[in-house]
Amino acid sequence: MELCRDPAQLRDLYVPPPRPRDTTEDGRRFNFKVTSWNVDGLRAWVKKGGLERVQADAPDVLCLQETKCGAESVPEELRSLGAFPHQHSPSDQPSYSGMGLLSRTKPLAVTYGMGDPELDAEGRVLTAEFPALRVVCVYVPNSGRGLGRLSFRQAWDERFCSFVSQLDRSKPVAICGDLNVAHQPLDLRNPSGNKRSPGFTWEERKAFRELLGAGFLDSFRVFNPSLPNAFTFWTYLSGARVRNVGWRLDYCLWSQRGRKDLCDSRIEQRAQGSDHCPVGIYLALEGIRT
Amino acid sequence: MELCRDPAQLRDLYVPPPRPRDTTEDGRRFNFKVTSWNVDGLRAWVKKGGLERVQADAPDVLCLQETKCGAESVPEELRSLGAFPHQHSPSDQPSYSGMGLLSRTKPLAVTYGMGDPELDAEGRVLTAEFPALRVVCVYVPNSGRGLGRLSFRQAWDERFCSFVSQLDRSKPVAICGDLNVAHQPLDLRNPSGNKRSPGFTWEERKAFRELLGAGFLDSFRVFNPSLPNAFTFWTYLSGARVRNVGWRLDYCLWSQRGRKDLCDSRIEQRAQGSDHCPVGIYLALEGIRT
DNA sequence: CTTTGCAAG
DNA sequence: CTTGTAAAG
Repeated sequence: MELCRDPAQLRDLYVPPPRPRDTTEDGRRFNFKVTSWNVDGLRAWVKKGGLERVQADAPDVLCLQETKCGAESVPEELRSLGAFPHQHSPSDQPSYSGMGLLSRTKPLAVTYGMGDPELDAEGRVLTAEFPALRVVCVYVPNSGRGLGRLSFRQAWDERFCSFVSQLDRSKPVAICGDLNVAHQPLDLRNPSGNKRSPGFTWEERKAFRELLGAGFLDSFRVFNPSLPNAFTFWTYLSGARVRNVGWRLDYCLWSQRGRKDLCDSRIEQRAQGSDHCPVGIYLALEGIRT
Repeated sequence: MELCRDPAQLRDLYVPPPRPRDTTEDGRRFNFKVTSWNVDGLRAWVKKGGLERVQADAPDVLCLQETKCGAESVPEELRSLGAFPHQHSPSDQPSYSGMGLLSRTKPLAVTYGMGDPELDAEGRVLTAEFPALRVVCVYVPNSGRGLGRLSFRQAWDERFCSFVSQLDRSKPVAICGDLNVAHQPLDLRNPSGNKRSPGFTWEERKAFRELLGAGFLDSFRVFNPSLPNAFTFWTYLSGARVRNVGWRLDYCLWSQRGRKDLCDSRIEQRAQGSDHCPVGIYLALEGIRT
């Protein structure tokens, strides 16, 4: 086996914190793990072995975004898992956007969208309720080339903030998915060159800030407040991933009211199979049998 | 190396005549070879090594059909051959149809189409004139699903017959290309099931018969009048090629007036890289320096 | 660069 | 089944 010849190539690769946390501050071990992955096409992702990776990881809830397929074309490998799959895809264009959620235990309830037919047409929000929390699987709309969809995005962001704020009143919420925004300059390789790029406009960053302000924690930053190069997305163009020229677009937000139950938040940069990598949140919840 | 386990699979594979002919009946050795190949996408064909095969074969004229690319996207490997390339592609839709012709010596003249703007819009006829003959590279229009283009095809066939008849008055003509018709039941695996399939309707077969009647020889049948399974096309669907479930759609027709100069006509079923295989005609012409 | 669907064969 | 494309990211 050959060592990397160019140390510069490795210079900025994110190295996860040496000791992943297993427990809360008061010493309770995690008993609920949510993994989120933008798969960039479910069928291609399964072919590339993404599912095996996820099965080895065995989360309690798995949130998938950009499935790009309707229920009828979900690969057999996923169907045969015998889990409780729930899908949300645009009815007119099932190969665009779309998401899926699997869970080890059957949710108490599953809801689709945010209650606004216009904003819900693209399969971007899926909420599963469990005894101790709700999980919101989300794929925030991209602002598009030339920011052609920025105004739609802004309307969407605002509605989403109200939606999850409402949920948070009754139970803690884990918002897991591709939020399609890099919050801070620290969250992308080239902040100065992307001030008007989709995903780093002040409009999108402000909406994210407001979402946090509504009572949610950016769980990864709770544990790694200033860790650079912790990206979750790399464009396929010009070999961005091997150079770690990326963006942190995927998040697990967690209700501030549940802060004491938060054990860890991780970014799994090694996982291949998509232009995004998975992110995960580790919780120690009351009344979960392990 | 393992022998084929299933002899039934090989049962109907075409085996070329044991001794390819090098000379005319009166003993003159061939000095002019034309190869024709429907490449089903020039760029993919080059990637799959089709060009190497052709270079090893070194024809005097190479006719390619279904190049599916405009002049600007011809692969560098072909450009750098330094030959005399001529192309004919639809201007509005260069990824459809299209053809190219390369020759070892520069043609006296090259013409595009048949002189009818409506029938010539798709890049289906390219004529190169040489001292001793003309070579017509042709890609006859497919009659389409549900025979939706059969009437266009019939108009096209009729015009093409007049066009080549006219050429034949002044010099012998080699009509090389994908004629998109299986002439006789012998020329496809399943004639009974394809009576109304594009490529074996009576309308298309009649037009082919009329083309021969206008003074052209089906050169392959001159030497192999009743050889079965001599196919040049196999659909990519359901592994048709390994079972040799194919059609003879590619031909080298040759002016009856040049009969004495005809040495051989071959179908190269081994050549990979397209759903068609190449066909070639071998001529012994006056005044060709070798 | 890669996914998806599409038209065409 | 494979080619090419376009839209989307």
